[in-house]
Amino acid sequence: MFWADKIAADAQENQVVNDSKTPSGRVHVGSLRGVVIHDVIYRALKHAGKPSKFLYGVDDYDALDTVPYYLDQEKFAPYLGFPLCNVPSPDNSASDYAKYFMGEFLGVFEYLGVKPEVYYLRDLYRSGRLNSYIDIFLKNAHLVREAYLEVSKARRPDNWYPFQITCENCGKIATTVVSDYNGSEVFYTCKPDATDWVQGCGHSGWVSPFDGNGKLPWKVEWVAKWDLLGITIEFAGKDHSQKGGSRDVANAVCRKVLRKQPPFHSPYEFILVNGTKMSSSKGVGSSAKEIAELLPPELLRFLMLRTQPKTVINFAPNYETTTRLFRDYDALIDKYQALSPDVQPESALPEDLMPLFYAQLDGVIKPYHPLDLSTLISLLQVPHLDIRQEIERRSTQPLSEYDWQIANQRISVAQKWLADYADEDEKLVLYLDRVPEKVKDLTHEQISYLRQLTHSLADVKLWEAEELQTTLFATAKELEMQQPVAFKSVYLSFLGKERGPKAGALLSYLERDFVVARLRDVVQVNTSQAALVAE
RNA sequence: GGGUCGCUAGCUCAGCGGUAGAGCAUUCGGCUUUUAACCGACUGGUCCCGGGUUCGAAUCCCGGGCGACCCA
Repeated sequence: MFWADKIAADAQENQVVNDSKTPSGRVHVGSLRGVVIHDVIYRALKHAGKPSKFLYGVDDYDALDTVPYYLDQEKFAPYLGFPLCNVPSPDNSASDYAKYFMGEFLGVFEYLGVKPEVYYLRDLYRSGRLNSYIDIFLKNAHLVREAYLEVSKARRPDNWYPFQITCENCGKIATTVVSDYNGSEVFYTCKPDATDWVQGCGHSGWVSPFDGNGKLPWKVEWVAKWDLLGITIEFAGKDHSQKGGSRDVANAVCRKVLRKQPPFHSPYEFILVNGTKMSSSKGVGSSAKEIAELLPPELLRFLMLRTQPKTVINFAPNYETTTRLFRDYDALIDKYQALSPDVQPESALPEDLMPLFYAQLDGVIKPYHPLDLSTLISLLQVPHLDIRQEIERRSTQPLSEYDWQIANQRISVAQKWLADYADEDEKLVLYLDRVPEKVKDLTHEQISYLRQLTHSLADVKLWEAEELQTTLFATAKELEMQQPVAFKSVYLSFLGKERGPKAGALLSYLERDFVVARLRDVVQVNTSQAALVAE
C-alpha cells in the first residue's frame, strides 16, 4: 500500500494534521517536503473517508538569530534577537519580516495546491489563547526542567522558567531570562551574555507573561499548540526527530506536564540538492521559489511523493535528473491511460499509480499526449526551428487543446532550464567557425561516408529537410554502412557530439556551401593526419 | 564522542521472512528514413561486510564499514 494510504488506513476519524515553519528567511526546497508530506497525509485521510483538518503554523514569535547574507546587514543587525513579527519587512510588500518571507512560502503552497488553515503564533499569543498553557508550564517549571534533563541531558538552573519576555526596554526576546513567577507576573532579566550572537540590554523587572508579552521556548510551545489545536498527526524532519532531540523533549513535556499522548509522529528525510556548482555561479539554485519556477506543480509534488518519507531525495536540476523526472511522470500517465476504463475511479488505482494521483492539484488525473523534455530541449536549440510546428509535424495524432497546454508548459520548462541550469557541455553547440576537435576520432569508413556526402549533397535538388534526410540514408546504404555509424559522423562534424536532432533538418537550416565545405574540411583534416601517421 | 536514516543491476529506486524486481542506461538486432519522439531482444546483482535467530534472511537481532544529517 502507498505510504500515505497506510497511515490513513491505520488512523481514526477526525484527525488534525499539523506542520509549521519559522519564517526566518528564504525557504529552501527541502522545507517543501514536510509541506507535501502533510498535505498528502491529509488527502489520504479524506480519500479514506476520514474527515480531517490540515493546519499550518507560522512560528513568528521566534527570534531573528542571523541576518541572511542576501539582506542588508547594517539595516537588520539591530533587530537580532527580536521576534520575527517585530522585525521590519525587507520591502513594502509586507507588514513585517515574518509575513514577508512567509508570503513567499505561501505563494509556493498555492502553486502546489496545498491548502492548509494557516495560523500565526503572534495571534495565538496576543489573543490570549495560550494564556492557560503559559500558566500551566510556569507553575510546572520543575517538570519541564526534569523533562529536559531526562531526555536531552540538558540541565537547567533551579530558577529557570520555560518562558521568554519581549524586553520592554530593547525589544529583544532572545536575551531575556525568567527567574520567578508569582501567578500573574514573572520576573525577568535581559542578560548581556544570554546568547553569544546578540547582547541583552540589562533591563529587568516584573511583568505579565500573558497576552503576547512573551513566548514559551519552542519545544514547550509545540506541546501547547498540540493541545490547544487538538493536533493528532505531525511529522518532523529527521533533524528534530532523533533520540534526545527536540521532538523527543516535546513528547516528554507533553506526557509529564499535560499527562497526554503526543501526536502520531514519524521522521522524514531531507532533500539534498547537488549541482551546487551551477547554482552558485549563476545565482540560481535551490530556494523553494526557484525550483517552483522551474518545475510545474504536479512534477514538484511528484518529486516529493514517489520517494517514501524516510528515503533521501537527491534532486539536482541538471539534465539527467530533470529529464528523468518528467519521463517517469509521463510513464505513469501512459500506464494510467492503458488501464481499462472500469478501474478509472481513483479508489481502485494500483499502488504504483498513487504518487501520480496525489501529485494532482485537484485529485483528478488528466491524461495527455506526452512530449519528452529532452527532445524539447534539443529542438529548442536548433536554429530557425518553429518548435510548435515541429511538434505538430512529429505527432502521430492531432493534439488536443489540453495536449497543447502541457506542450507549452514543457516548452517553457525547457527554455528555463536551458537559460538557468544547463552546463555548457549540455547545450547543443553548432560549430560554425571551426571543425570540432572530435572529428579526429572518425574511422576510415566514416571518412569515406563524408567524402561521398560532399558529392551527393552537392547534387541534391531541393535543399530541404526530407530530401536531405533521404540523401543521408541513401548514401549510407550505398556504402553498405550501419545507419547509426553514418549519422554519428555527421553529428561529429557539425556538433562535436555523437548525437543530435534529426540530421536532415539540422543540415537544412545551414547553407549548402557551408555544409559541403565543412565536410571537405573534415575529410581533409583526417587524411592529412593519416598521412602524418604514415610517415 | 553520542544519535537518526540509508546502503539491492551502471543510474534512480521497489521489495522488508518463502524461487532477487522495475524503469532508464549499456549491448545487440531490425528500421526504403520517428536516428536526442520507432520496434524487438539480451545482458547485467557475494541484495555493503561479518556473525546470530530460523526449515528458510535482502528482509529480524548483534557487531563492523561507508554515506547523509543531527546533537555535544
